[in-house]
Amino acid sequence: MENKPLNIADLTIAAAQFAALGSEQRLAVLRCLVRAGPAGLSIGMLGERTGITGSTLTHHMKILTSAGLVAQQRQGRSIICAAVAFDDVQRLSAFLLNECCADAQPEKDGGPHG
Amino acid sequence: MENKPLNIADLTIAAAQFAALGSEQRLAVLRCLVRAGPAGLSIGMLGERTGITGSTLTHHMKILTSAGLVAQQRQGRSIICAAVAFDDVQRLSAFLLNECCADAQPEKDGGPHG
DNA sequence: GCTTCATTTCGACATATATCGAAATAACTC
DNA sequence: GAGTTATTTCGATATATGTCGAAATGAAGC
Repeated sequence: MENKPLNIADLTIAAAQFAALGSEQRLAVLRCLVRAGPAGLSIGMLGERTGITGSTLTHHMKILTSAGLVAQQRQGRSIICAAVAFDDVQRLSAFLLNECCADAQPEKDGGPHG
Repeated sequence: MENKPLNIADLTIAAAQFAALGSEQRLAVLRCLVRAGPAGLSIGMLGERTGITGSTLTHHMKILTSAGLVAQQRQGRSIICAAVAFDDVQRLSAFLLNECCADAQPEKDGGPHG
């Protein structure tokens, strides 16, 4: 596996994405969206399904969208949210495996640098 | 497909683990530990490499260990920390892929998404 | 333009997290 | 047991997050 340098920007983005996932409610929201598929769900529906109040939901959605995990799109009076860009998620998943499981595969890392 | 119910406990654990990863500093710590391999690093060394103060580091380590991402073990006067149980991390990674990419695998609906 | 519906912003508050330095604990050496 | 080293706990403080309800905004319909 390539030993990519992983700069500060990467760390910042990864941290933000993990942080966005670090909430039961947001995880529940994301789960609803994933199950809803590409059609997505409106904020209102999301609120009904998760029991989260409107303003609180808006707050969480901001975090999820700014982390790039969810996309929003106006459709009439509603805002439709959908789980997004699996590229990002897969990258995040790969990050986990690379960063946390590097040891699972024999690595020829010489020493501390970076 | 395996449409497992994903109970509250799972969500709670996953959220805690993601939250533990949701910090640049903790990510940096984890990275050090991964690179250090099974031998791990002491708290002191970790502090030197990351520039994080002792007490702050202790704080972060508590979060990482309680999330099950890092294990600590006394060795003489030092506490040796090591990235842990790749099972957990792989499970977390799988969680990401399952929960966030359920739509990515063309099952039978074949719906396009942007 | 007023009304209705859907969402966001605002103001407020409670709780959680991050951070530090100093003091306390634990382990080893003598 | 005193001294040294490594880590944790404690107390303090700053910032961030989660939460709510009410008011404001945006969109559609009359």
